[in-house]
Amino acid sequence: MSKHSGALKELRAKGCRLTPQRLLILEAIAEGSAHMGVDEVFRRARESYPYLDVATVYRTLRLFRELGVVTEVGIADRLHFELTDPAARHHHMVCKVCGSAFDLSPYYLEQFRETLSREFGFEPDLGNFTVTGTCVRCGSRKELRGPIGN
Amino acid sequence: MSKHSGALKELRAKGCRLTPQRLLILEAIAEGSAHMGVDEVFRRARESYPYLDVATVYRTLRLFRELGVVTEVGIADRLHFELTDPAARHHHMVCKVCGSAFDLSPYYLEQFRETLSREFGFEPDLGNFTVTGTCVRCGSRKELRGPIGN
DNA sequence: GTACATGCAAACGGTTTGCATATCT
DNA sequence: AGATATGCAAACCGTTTGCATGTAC
Repeated sequence: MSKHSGALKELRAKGCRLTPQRLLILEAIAEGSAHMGVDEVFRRARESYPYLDVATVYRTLRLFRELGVVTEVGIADRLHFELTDPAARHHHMVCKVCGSAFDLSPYYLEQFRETLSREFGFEPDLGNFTVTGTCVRCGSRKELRGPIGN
Repeated sequence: MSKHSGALKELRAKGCRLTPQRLLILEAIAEGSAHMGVDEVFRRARESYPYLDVATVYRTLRLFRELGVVTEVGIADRLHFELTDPAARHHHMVCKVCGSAFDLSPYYLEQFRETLSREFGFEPDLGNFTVTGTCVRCGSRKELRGPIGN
């Protein structure tokens, strides 16, 4: 029972066709690193089927997002997706120096969410939540340059 | 003493030229609404000087950002800027339904920031912080549709 | 057989760049 | 005078779309 068998059921249920391209893209996302860029998904999937077109990847990812199979992640200025996993919902910290993305447990956001909801009636979309900043490594690297290098 | 006199000093100090275009763009940002898109800045500034080119706006905004005169805001998929005001630093909540952006006082983020810093050594870049979600109006509008409309 | 998905190529929109000209200092 | 900023046009890059062909059902 693979990680994405539920996704296949979802496709059938909605009357969508199970094309080889869709399966490839699904596998690419399921097996690839977390929060993948479209180009990354494309490269991976194309390894198994060189005729695959970017347009298909975009269309498929949009379909998957609408079905709830993948989640869009607001990581950079380009689109990123990851397999939706309600049991392990998490968020991201993105280092703007080195570009790395780190997962962040929802635990750290519960209180924040509740506050926004209570005070402003604003329901944060935490499935798509990202904080940018500086990660430990890049932070310490900066310090090594010393106060002179600014 | 206008809101942006400090900015002019900053420009001179860094040896940058005070061209009419730059002044116009600065004024457009200072007088316009918070977190303006590039096109909005462009339209406003061009009202006073129709020959103004978008490229100049982009170049100028980047310069201003590097000088710290404006702050880049990660509001949508396009670039947004606002006049940097250290005394009234704030963040944003963006409604993904209607697109409106609301200011969010740093008060609500202090604790969150401290936690990330302490636990992960991750220094969030809160000058560029944005939560997406659903605002009060769009949230209640959804409810009005009732449980049937899903 | 028919509706839907794909590949291909071309369009699109925001942003950037090369270059000759104009302008600030 | 000399360096730098501008306008213009064209490149760029990620993403989307139109259309004829192909394929899952």
